[in-house]
Amino acid sequence: MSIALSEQEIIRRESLQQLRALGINPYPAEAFDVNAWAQDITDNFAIKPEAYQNVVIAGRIMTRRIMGSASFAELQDSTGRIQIYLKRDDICPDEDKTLYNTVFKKLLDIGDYIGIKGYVFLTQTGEISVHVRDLIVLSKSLKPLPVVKREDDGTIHDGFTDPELRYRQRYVDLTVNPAYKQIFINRSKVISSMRNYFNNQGWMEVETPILQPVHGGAAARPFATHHNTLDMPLFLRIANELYLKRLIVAGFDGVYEFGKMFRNEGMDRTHNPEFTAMEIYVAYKDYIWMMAMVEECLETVAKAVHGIPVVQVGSNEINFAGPYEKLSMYDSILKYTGIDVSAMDEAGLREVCAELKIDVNPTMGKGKLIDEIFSAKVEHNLIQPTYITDYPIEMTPLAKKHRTKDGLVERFELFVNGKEIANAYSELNDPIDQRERLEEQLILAGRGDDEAMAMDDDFLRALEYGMPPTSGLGIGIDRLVMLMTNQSTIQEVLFFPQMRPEKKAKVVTIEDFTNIGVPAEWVPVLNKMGFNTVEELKAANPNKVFNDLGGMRKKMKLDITMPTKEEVMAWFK
RNA sequence: GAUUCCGUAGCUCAGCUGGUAGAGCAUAACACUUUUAAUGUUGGGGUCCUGGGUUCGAAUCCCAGCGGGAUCACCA
Repeated sequence: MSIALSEQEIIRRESLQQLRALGINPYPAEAFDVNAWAQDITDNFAIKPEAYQNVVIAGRIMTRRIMGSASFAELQDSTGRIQIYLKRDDICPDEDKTLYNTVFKKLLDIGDYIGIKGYVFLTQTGEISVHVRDLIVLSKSLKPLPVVKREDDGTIHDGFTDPELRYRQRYVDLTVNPAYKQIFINRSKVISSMRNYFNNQGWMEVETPILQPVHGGAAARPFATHHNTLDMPLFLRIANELYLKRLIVAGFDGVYEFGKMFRNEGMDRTHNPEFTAMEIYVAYKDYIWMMAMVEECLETVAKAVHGIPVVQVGSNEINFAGPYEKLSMYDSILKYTGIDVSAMDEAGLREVCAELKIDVNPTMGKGKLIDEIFSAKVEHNLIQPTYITDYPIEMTPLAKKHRTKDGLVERFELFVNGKEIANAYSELNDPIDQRERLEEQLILAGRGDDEAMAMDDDFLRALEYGMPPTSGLGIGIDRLVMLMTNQSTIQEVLFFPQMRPEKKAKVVTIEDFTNIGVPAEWVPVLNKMGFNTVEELKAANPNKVFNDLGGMRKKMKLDITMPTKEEVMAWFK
């Protein structure tokens, strides 16, 4: 990126100046109140045409078809596009035809915001259009939008599809590819319907700290930061679980939070460094109760988005109406491999892994080995919503020990379309057991496991005061939205997914060059030659620069005085 | 992290075994009163990602780097 503007950007800036010269403010301050929208007009004009005889609409010009003293354009507002029809003598009834001939035809461009007043009619080819009586410039666009052309049959030409540009410039993406807006509208529906469901049960939405002195509640590497006044390290939360449990200790029956979590780990199509989780904790409940609640909640969400509980995801039709299949971890492995691992010791599990050709390493314990078998052989089979229950205790330090089965905890994960989307426990509320389990994590950390959970003494203190039996649930909202909107990458359901930093052009002023003696009119020429900084220029061969300047002068047909060789040599002093 | 493909005009993309850089749209000018991927005529617009190498000559071949996509692995 150089500091030079493209030809089209220069032309638009000139148009901007000409608008001002005509006394037209390209960025007026006054409100422009509309009384109609594109979607509304196209849906309802045929039913009651009399209601659309004085419409005021606003939006961006997206296409223009100029035919002498009449023109068609398409205006895009937040609801869609509608064609507008302009006739010179209608918008310029007097002698002065400037508004049409100059402003509309010359000075306005694709992407500009305009407001119009007029009446709706049907063209000869039967397209609902707005016949313009008044036109006002609302905002001039200085960068050309990519022009995506659509045929009536929906064929798209010159699509704006490069994922990098789409994600970096989401504002352009959603302008020229408005169909993607529906994903975000549905995302909003997922969250609001879930929130409504919880509120209707009487549970309370809360906010807990994002900046935490101890990062607890999950196994992940955190982002670290520092508070200056307190001169202390802080972490962006990797989970909010331990704070929500403190609120159960405090005496709330049900608390939930939608919030961003931050994990300093890899990025791919299912992981973004910051993501949205919903966690809810309800007192006096257990994980069996929670399963029924999740079924009811997700059915509500699916209906809010699609009207029915069945959602098309890829080639699968997922039915979110409960009850869901329930399988214990061991039974699921039995079902999909025919092997009963429930009574096996570590050595036996290793044999099974070898038999199933699953890669393992010597550091893996019993719980990890079982998880490997599950991931390799079971997970991808779980298409319809399925609860996997009763996990080995080793990997779950915050869940209560199973009421009847030794070595297991009361936990379930919900799998849909082969992916985990929810995780729930009967929460561990025995403070002595909890302390021991966190101490085991400390040992893991000491052995170099940088994802082991940290000790949180204040959390343990809270438990020691007494937490009622509680069931807790976490749902990955981004992944749930991916399911509900049939998207295969997390980037598509985030407005602004994390990207590598853009290579940024050094901001250079003309003064930097004139300070070393370069005449101002030659600075753009140097930029054109690739010298965007004084340092780059000084690193070049002065003789070659002098020769090239002459070449550029000829090539660009510049009518400016050529500096002498001595003057050029002086730039390099 | 591995494999693989890609990087050319504002946008979407061609460009063969190496020989003066192309199209459509956008843009500029002219014409045109119901078009709709409007049309017709004429013009302008390029660091062929960056840096090396091979060559008389590189967008093209080789090496390295940067950026991106896809698949896989790791990780929640």
